[in-house]
Amino acid sequence: MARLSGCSVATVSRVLAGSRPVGAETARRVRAAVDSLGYRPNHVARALRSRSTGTIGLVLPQITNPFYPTLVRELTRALHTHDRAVILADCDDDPMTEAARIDALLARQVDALLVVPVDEKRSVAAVTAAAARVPLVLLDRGCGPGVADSVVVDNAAGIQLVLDHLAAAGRRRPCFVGAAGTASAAVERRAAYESGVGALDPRAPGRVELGEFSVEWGRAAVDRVRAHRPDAIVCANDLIAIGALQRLRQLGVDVPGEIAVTGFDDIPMASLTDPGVTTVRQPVAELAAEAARLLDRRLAGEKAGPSRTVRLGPELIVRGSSTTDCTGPADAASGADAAWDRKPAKNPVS
Amino acid sequence: MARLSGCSVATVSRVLAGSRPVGAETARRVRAAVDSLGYRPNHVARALRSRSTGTIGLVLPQITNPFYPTLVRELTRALHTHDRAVILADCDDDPMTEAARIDALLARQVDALLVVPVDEKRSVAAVTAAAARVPLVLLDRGCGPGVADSVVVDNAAGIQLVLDHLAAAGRRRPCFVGAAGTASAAVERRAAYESGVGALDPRAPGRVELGEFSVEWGRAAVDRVRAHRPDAIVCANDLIAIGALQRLRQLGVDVPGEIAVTGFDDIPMASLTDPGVTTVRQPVAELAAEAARLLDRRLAGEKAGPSRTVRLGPELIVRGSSTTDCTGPADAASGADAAWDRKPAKNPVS
DNA sequence: GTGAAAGCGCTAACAT
DNA sequence: ATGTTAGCGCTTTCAC
Repeated sequence: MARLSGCSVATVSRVLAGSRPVGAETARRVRAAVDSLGYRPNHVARALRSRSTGTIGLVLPQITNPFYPTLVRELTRALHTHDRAVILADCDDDPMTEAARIDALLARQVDALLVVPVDEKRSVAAVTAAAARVPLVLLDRGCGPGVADSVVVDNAAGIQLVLDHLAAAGRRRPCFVGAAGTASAAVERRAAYESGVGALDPRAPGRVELGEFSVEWGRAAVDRVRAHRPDAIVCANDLIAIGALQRLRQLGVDVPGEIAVTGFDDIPMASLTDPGVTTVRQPVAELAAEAARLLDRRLAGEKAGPSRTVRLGPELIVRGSSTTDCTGPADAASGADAAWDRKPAKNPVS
Repeated sequence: MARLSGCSVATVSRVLAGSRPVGAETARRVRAAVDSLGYRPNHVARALRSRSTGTIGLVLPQITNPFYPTLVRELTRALHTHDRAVILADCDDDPMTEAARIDALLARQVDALLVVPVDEKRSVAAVTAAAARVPLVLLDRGCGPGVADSVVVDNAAGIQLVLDHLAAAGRRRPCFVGAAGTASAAVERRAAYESGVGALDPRAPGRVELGEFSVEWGRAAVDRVRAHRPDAIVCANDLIAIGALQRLRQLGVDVPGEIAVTGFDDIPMASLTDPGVTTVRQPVAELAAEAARLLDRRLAGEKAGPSRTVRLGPELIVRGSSTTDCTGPADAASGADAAWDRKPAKNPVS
């Protein structure tokens, strides 16, 4: 390789890595040699020497949660432009597994970690330990204050958007169906409901049912909240909302006439139900882009420094489940297009 | 490390890798030293020396297609038990991008490649080239004969299950809504419909509309096929079926009374619509397990040998979109549980 | 059964 | 601007 181009291996390395200035003519000869021999530099050897593998570990609670595929796509896209590869780890929603996966990734010398923590509390130990070894960015969910850089959506603002919308639509007896546990989305969304809904109805903060982030719980929760005779069900995410919608239809309850239903996340499915789910869209592309930016800063040498938190503003997507202004399949139709191939929107808040 | 255990680095290596017999007492001392120093072997150095990174490249057409997340979960789970990591690459459904991603993975010295090819024809070149460098297993979609090991679902058998079901339910004027292009699922499912439906109605093979694998096309296709006055719409996948269901509801057509609708894949969403979509479930867990097995065989040294194809048998999932026997939300409910956290079923065919 | 030593393929110092 | 040299952390001959 070096022989064919008539120079030293070091020069070849410099041409390929662009790490130092190289003579124009020499560079040309090297590149010619590279092409003619079909030479492929060995990433592993490079990684060993330069102590950087160019790989990022992505740790997700559960890839089957419909919110993550889009995030994964955006993240891989963003990281790929910097020639980084993504090793994916699924945690099966279990903090133990999460700790094991993080460990395995560190053993593989990933340059950095992108973690959507399973649980706000039970993930702290593993995340903190990992953050001490490599740059680590928390994504979408928090994990205690100051543990690491993080980029999250403003859950409180999202719930407030929903409450304002319901108020404007004349709803007066809302209730909340959320998730128990200490995942940050569960906690923040519930807290935001409780503190914001008082303006609508002083009794509303008490009308809260907690289960899990699933369609099944959404169905079950409907039977629990009906005792409150609500005219709106604010759900902590879209899966719950979809379950609620199913059960309400089964009971013959008119949505949105009798009861409005709202979700959170804007997963693709949310636009495909009938009526479509009014929901809070997380700016997934921005989430990914910000995470990539934070990572780059840390990888570019800014090792120390206090941890940064970027909080992105959500967007309300109004569909048929909360208003007759746009109910019916026609809306479901146009909504679906947007959700299936969504273009980035600009709305960072901080 | 070697010093603390009072032996040489070679011995330490042998204990950790178990590559050669080592004295019992020595081994004990080494392990004690490992624990006390919290020593973590460096995968990169190991990979450089042993020419095996323990990473597998997983190349997907589009992670946002709701069929893949489950596959990814099962695959990472299966591979993790052999201590392999998965580098994920998304191709944005584009053969060029696919070729680039495959190249990048090879440059990173992945031990093997798992590829769900974007296109049966336009992916052949990149896949063939890659298969010459590392073990490669094609997954879920074919890519020309003899190119590489592959594990696929029997699309023809799946469509036949649907046709038999429709025949038994008394449907006599079926039509087909499929996808154009040369993706193997598109081609095989259409061919199976055309060759199998003749028994039901000699005219039926001609009632075929081709678009793409999307909800939007499902909606549009309904308007095209209504001219045929069908009593059943066989869709090439669930997204199309969901779109068809939406449009039919919008038009006020009774499903399944007037028209039955069927899908393919059994994505989670298929059980959440109302009525639920009768569909053909792909045995995702088996797909993943078989792929992992084929990979292991090749990685275990069986480099040569003819390429193997494993064809798995699909399963018909009957829901409300094709029969009144189980229509309504009650069924949607039980169906949903199964789809969201599905246990492996045993049904390999070949 | 164990140790010494030679690299895997590359890049970072240092020298020129 | 380029060449020389050392060595990243491990595994693996080859001796003993």
